[in-house]
Amino acid sequence: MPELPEVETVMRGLQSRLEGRRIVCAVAHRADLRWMLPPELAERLTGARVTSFRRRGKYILMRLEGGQSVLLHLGMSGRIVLTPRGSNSQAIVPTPHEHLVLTTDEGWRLGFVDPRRFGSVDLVPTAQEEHHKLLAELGPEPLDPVFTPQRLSSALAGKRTPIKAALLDQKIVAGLGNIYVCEALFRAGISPKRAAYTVPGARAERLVPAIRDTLREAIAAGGSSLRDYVQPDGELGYFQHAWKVYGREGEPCERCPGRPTCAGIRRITQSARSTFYCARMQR
DNA sequence: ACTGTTACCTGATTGC
DNA sequence: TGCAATCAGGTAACAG
Repeated sequence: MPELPEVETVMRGLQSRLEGRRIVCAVAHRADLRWMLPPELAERLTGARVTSFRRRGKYILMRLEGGQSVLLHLGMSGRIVLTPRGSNSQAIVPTPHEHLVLTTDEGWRLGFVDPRRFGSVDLVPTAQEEHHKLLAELGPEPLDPVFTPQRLSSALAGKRTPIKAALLDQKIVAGLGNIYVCEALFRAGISPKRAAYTVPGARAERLVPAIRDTLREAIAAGGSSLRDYVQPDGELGYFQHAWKVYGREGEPCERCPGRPTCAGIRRITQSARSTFYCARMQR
């Protein structure tokens, strides 16, 4: 479930292997992902030198020499698999669900693997990155100083929807998904059911640092638990993390005073997604 | 304009 | 053991 911290970690891994390198070969094996791959994708990538990377929300942007950028979204099940030179998996034959394969001038093979095909890849002129349809309406980066309690408050003003749903809305803040919204609300002591318009003020003052700290800790965990951001199996950027509430239905929450008396973490359904929270600590 | 629901997709898990 | 039903959720399309 790649959310901002996982995407950030994947991006750093790509950076370590691709920045400054030339793509000597690019092959697209299937084009019908969440959005159709541009037909000229492989042709544009082949021979191009990679100049830099950046992340915007859950999107990765890979800039190429010559003014084009590759826009990558991992969707639900997307991952990058790195294989070093000399491995027998350098064969042209793709592994299952490997939709795009790049080979660098240093011999690394980078596979974009996405069984559920909710992810996608697009091309955009570097100068127009921010105007790409998928990026144009994204809200602020939660780790950027512009994401202040005041800014969040004005985005939530008048919204009748639950705060859980509002934080999943990428137009309000970019990069949060189901897991980190649950975790940040727990940290801020705010009920996921609370109407968004009641959050501005003191609660937003708690929520903004809660979101930031949750994301920063997850990025740090990913970076430190992954040597060079690459796991032994070659997979980039995924790591287990000790969630406080997500996936812990029935367990006592760690913050309840006298934990044994905690009623336990509840699981409810909001907008067809699971929400985990502690009803005593989150109001 | 805003809010809530459903579809897309397939591997893993659960139930009988 | 096997097969079907259910679940997972990021995003867009849709309904009201």
